Amino acid sequence: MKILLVEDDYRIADFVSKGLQAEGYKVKHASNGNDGYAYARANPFDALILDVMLPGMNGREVCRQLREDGSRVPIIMLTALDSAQDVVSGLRFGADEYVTKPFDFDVLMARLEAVMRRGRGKVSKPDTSILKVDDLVFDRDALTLERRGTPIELTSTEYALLELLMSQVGKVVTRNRILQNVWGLEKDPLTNVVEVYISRLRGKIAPNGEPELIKTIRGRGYRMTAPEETVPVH
Amino acid sequence: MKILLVEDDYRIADFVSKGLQAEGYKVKHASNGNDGYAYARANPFDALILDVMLPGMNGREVCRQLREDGSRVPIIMLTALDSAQDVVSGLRFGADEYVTKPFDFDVLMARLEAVMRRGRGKVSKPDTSILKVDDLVFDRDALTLERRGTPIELTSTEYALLELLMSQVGKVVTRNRILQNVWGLEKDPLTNVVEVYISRLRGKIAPNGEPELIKTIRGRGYRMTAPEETVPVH
DNA sequence: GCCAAAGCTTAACGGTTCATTAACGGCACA
DNA sequence: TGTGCCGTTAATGAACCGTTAAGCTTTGGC
Repeated sequence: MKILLVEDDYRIADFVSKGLQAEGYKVKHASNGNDGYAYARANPFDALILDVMLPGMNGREVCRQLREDGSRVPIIMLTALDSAQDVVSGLRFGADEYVTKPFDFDVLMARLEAVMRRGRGKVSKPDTSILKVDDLVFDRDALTLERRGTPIELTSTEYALLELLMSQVGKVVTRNRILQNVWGLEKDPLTNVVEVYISRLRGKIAPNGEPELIKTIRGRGYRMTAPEETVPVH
Repeated sequence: MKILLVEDDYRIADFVSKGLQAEGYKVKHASNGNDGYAYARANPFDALILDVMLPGMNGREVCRQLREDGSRVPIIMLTALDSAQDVVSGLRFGADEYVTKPFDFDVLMARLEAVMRRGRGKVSKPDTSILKVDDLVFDRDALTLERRGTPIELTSTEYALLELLMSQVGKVVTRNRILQNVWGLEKDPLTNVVEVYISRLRGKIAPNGEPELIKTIRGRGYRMTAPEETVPVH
């Protein structure tokens, strides 16, 4: 699960980041509205935590824009003021929840889980906690994985890698992006970690010679795809 | 995807180039405004990254000129100053986004992807990530290619060549331009690389004797065109 | 129809990238 | 202080892809 945190106060950002990470979330932090918006557009997140007061675009604006772009990602607004005014306008701009500063981390967590669950409840939205590719089923909440009904156990790094690939089905995920998302590295560590983990994953998700789901795109990265996807003829 | 980077600071240029290349982009670098403008006019790019402070024409000027020429290529301006002044004037001259130095590479990437996608969002503009010629469909994001529904696999050089040809449908692409765009060579290597790759491409995109899409223009280069539409007989 | 130039095709080589396996070492837990 | 798990590194081998060259085909001018 990946959360985008848009917050200019570094103490708060740090506090929230650490807390979320301890709960097993991946956190990306942006310190102003413009960056936040750009990130949100360029990468898939499971939820946004959005401060209202921000340099650049403010939180409401970011929220409004994203909704305008058609995004339905769950958004929690952080507002410093408890004024009904703020809350109402926040919701009007498309946020799903609000949390007023100062807040207990617990409260934030509860709201976060609530909006993510709620989002899935809607019929319009598929259950994002379950990722499927071919006959491989990954439940991000339960952290369980199975193929053709038989459970598969992974280590946490393996899960992270698989989640990244599965959340981008059909798209090429570059080596760099993998290093960034799974290992949090900005630079190539000059080792072959990625290959090793891809290899392990492949072995585990195809224990009995099932069709290969992870394709190598030489010089670019990897792509997860269901085999022989029969493309509907238009 | 091809990006034109106009930046006089070689360290920054290098940093950005490498990063973009790692993400699978082709990068052309110009170190002053005049060259940048000339390149942008002469070749098709998917986006421009444009420093404001440049020897020769400055970034704003390049941007303004290009817009005046009718170009709608997405443009990101790099500004050293975070002054609203700079940003505003940048946007006024026709830029789509601005990024203030110093910047995270992530931010730049996010913005870049955002502007390119935004362009497509408009109804007026077709999705540029998908190129179609006849019944050949190329998805530049997913790096997939298919003809009449059957997937075709290419190597990265083949993709680069195909992308160039498809982005110039109906126009003749000279041998020189191919060497420049696909191989990054300014001079003829005195070998027949181009012919070899054209041959391979032809073989792959017409595995079952489908109509020829790549036409040889003797002494000039090649042209990609949809075959003559057979007029239905009534 | 002939010739030269331009383009096409195929095969082989060599370098690079990727896959795989094994071993090491840190950390948690007992 | 051991023990097992897991992430990382290193080494080796395999597959792939770009390049070159050689011979063949097509084209267009005469």
